[in-house]
Amino acid sequence: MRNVSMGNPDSLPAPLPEPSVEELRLESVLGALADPLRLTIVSRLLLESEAYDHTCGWFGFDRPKSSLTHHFKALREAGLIRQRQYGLERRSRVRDDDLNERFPGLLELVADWASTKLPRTSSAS
Amino acid sequence: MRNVSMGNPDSLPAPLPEPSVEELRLESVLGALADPLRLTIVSRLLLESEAYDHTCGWFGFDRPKSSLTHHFKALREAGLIRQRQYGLERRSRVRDDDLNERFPGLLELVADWASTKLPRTSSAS
DNA sequence: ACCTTAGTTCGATAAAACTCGTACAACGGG
DNA sequence: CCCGTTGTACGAGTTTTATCGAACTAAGGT
Repeated sequence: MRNVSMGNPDSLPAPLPEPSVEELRLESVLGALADPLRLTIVSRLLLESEAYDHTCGWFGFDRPKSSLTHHFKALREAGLIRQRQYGLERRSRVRDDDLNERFPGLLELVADWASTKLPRTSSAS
Repeated sequence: MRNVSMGNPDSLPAPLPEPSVEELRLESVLGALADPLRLTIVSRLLLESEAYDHTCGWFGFDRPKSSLTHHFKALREAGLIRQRQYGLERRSRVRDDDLNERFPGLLELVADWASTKLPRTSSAS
């Protein structure tokens, strides 16, 4: 953990190809979020915001790796996540700045969705 | 225009089958909005909010009627619009109350999208 | 060099969605 | 009662999307 330092903004690996802020299209963004697995990915990235960048494997999904690659790529190409290559691992984070600029309120929707999904508080029906 | 009065809330025809507020699912809502035509439908309904209820034909889309039926049904079944039968016509409105309750901010996104789509102000590049 | 690890790419299959023509149903007017 | 209007239902063709196995690449350790 010395020559790849993931804390130093200067030595960050370049992001994988992604749409620029101006290229973000609402239809595509919504389409990407329309899938439950991808919605889960984004919301978990949002809620685990302390340790922002996570590998595909971190989520612990019980799916073949090629499926995960597919969904992460879909999210990246729609502009929802940014991915950087750290050695072997490809780490993802939500593009909050860009998304909040173009589509303010969108990410809050995703975060709220996660909380309504986990009815942690008892309060029966 | 007497026995169907579309101004009187008491004599409104019952809405066509639609999901209840609790049944609204974000994935489905986003999926419905991921289509450009449907996004246009909702945003135009939002922006023409004075004369709220419109028939399919009002939009002037150059598509076969069966295609329009398909998309309006998709919107209704996802919970985005409410449709009521007025004699021959089936009129649609956005379910703003329900959507604002469950997904606050979502409809603003759609409305904003419409304004970025129509660069009415000159201001070159 | 070899092996492990993280993830990609390709290809096939299968499921879903879009598009649209045709036929049909319902209301309202002459 | 027939006709025009508004929209549905069904079905087919086409395109997307999802899912996953299998082979591959690239980085890092020993």
